[in-house]
Amino acid sequence: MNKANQCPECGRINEVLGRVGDRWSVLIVISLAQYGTLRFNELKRHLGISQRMLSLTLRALERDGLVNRTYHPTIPPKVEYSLTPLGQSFRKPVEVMGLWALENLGAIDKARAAYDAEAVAEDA
Amino acid sequence: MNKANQCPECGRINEVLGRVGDRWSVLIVISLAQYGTLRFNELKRHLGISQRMLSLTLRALERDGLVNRTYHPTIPPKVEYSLTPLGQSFRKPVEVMGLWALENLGAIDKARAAYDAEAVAEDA
DNA sequence: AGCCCCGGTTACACAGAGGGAACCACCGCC
DNA sequence: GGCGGTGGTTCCCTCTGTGTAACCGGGGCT
Repeated sequence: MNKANQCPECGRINEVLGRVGDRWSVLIVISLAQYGTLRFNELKRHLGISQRMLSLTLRALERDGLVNRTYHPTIPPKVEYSLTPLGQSFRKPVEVMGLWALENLGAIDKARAAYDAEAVAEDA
Repeated sequence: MNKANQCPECGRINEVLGRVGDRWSVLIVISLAQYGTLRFNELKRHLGISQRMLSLTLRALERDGLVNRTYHPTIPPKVEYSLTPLGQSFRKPVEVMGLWALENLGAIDKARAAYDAEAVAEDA
């Protein structure tokens, strides 16, 4: 790679995307936005994410200041996750992206099917 | 993985993100949105992307109906890429996300630095 | 002839993402 | 005692993302 991307904006957007742009981060933020507060295993079950990835992703989000981790030393231990203000501010972009996704998944599927059909036709 | 994500929305969002959510797709869409039409090597130079990835990503975008590919059989050959209407509609989410990224990159860096500093302190 | 550009494709290699399963301590339930 | 849940961590293994480099045909420049 040519190291620095030529267009500087792209570089920065790329950087942020690399941090909070992965699928699990986005889904975790969505879930927390929706439910306010969730425990570790609630998230796990809700998202169908592996324990390992959940643990890693949550720590990354906490590190980046998007998520609060609250540990209650009860028996059994209880750990709650919620969005920080920064995390809250991320809701809007995520929401816009999510809505677009839901609205246009069908169109994408159609385009893809059409493209594939044509490719097959050409093969013949 | 637990196959289907428990929350159906997440599954679908996840799906779309898996298609157009990678870094190069986003950057290509941004570039095309900005310049309208670009040739293969223009994109390559602009983004600092490898030929291979550009080729792969463009075909994926074309397949998903976000990008038009126009081949001009001139000498030398000339291939132009531009956004389809579906691609255009993707600009808004990308823009919102991009703005958030630019605005909050600093906050994330600060949060991260603070988190790391505390971690070091605890280690001591 | 030799090298460069256009727009790709293919082969190869390597790093990292991500899943699965086992393990941990502690406790409750039966 | 044995199984289950809570919140993780650690090891292992696979799969894919991405880059590098070579090659292609066709032509132009010199």
